[in-house]
Amino acid sequence: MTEHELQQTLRDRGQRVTPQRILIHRAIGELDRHASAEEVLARVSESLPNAALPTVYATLELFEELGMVRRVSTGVGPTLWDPRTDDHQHTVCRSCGAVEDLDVGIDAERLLRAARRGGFRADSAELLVGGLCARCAH
Amino acid sequence: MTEHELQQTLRDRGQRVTPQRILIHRAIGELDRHASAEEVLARVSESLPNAALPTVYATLELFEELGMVRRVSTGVGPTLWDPRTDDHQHTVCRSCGAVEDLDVGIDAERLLRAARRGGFRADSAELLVGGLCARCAH
DNA sequence: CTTTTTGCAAATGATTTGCATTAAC
DNA sequence: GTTAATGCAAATCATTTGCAAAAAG
Repeated sequence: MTEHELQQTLRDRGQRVTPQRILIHRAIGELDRHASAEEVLARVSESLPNAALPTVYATLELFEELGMVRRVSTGVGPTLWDPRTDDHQHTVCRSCGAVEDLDVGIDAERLLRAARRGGFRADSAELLVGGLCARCAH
Repeated sequence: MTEHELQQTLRDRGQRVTPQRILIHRAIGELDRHASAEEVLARVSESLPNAALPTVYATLELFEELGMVRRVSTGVGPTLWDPRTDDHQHTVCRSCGAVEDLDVGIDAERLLRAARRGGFRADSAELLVGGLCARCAH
C-alpha cells in the first residue's frame, strides 16, 4: 500500500491522517523485515523524537486490520510485524528467536473452510516451523 | 505416556523422579485440555499446596522436550499446553483467546524439509487459524 | 554426601490502560 | 468546536532469575 492509498483508506474509514501513522508506515517499509514494536519506534524516533510506544502498538494493530502487515507471535521474544503480506510462512529459532521467511505454500483456504465448520469466523492462517537456526545449532 | 514410563524416562536421563513431576503429569492428564501454567498449578495445588509456578514452567518445558505436551503460543493470553501430541492444529479466537482443536492434517514433513534447506534444524510445525470464535462473533 | 530440584521473592520484558493534552478535521 | 489520537506514567500480565533450603539418589 502506498502512502497515498493509506491516506485515502484512513479518510474513507473516518480516521485521521497523522504524522505518526504516515511515519510508522514509512518506517515499516524502510525496515523491510520482521520488526518488533520497539524497533519500529526506534526508526520512527529518528524523525519524530517524541513518538511513544503505545502509539506504535495501536498503529501496528490498525495496519494489521488494513492488511498492511502480518503479526507474527512466536512465543520467544516480542511479537514481530511482517511487511510481507503475501502467502508465505516462517521459521522460528527456539534459542535466539530469529524469524525467517519460509516460502512454502499452504492451502489456507482449505484450512479456513475447515475451521469455519464449527462456527468459527476464520480469517487468517499462520504456520510456524520451530527449531534451531543454523547459527544456534552450531 | 504412562506414569511408569515417565519415571523410567527420567531415570534414563539421569533426572529425578519428584512428586511435583508426577503430579504435574497427572494434572495434565486429568485437565485433558489446553491449559495455562497457572491452570496446571491450580490443579496441582489441590494435592500439593506449596507447589510453585516456576516449577510448573520448568516441568512443562521438560515434558515438551519429552514429547508429552505441545506448547501453543497464540499471542493472545498466556501460552497454553496441549496434552494431545498427535497431528492436529488449532484455532485461536483473537477476542477471547479461546483455543480449539482443528483436525486437519498438514504435510509437516514437507514443511520441515523445506525449512531445513536453509540450514535450519526444524523439528516442529504449528499451524494457527486466527479469527473469532462463534461466541465472540455474536 | 552430592547434586538436582524446589519454593520464594524479586526482577524482567512486553504490552496495555488511564487520562490529560494535543491536533485533525 | 468536536472528537480522535497522542504521549506519558503507571499498571498489568506472563514468565524468568537468583538463591538458599529441601530432598532424591
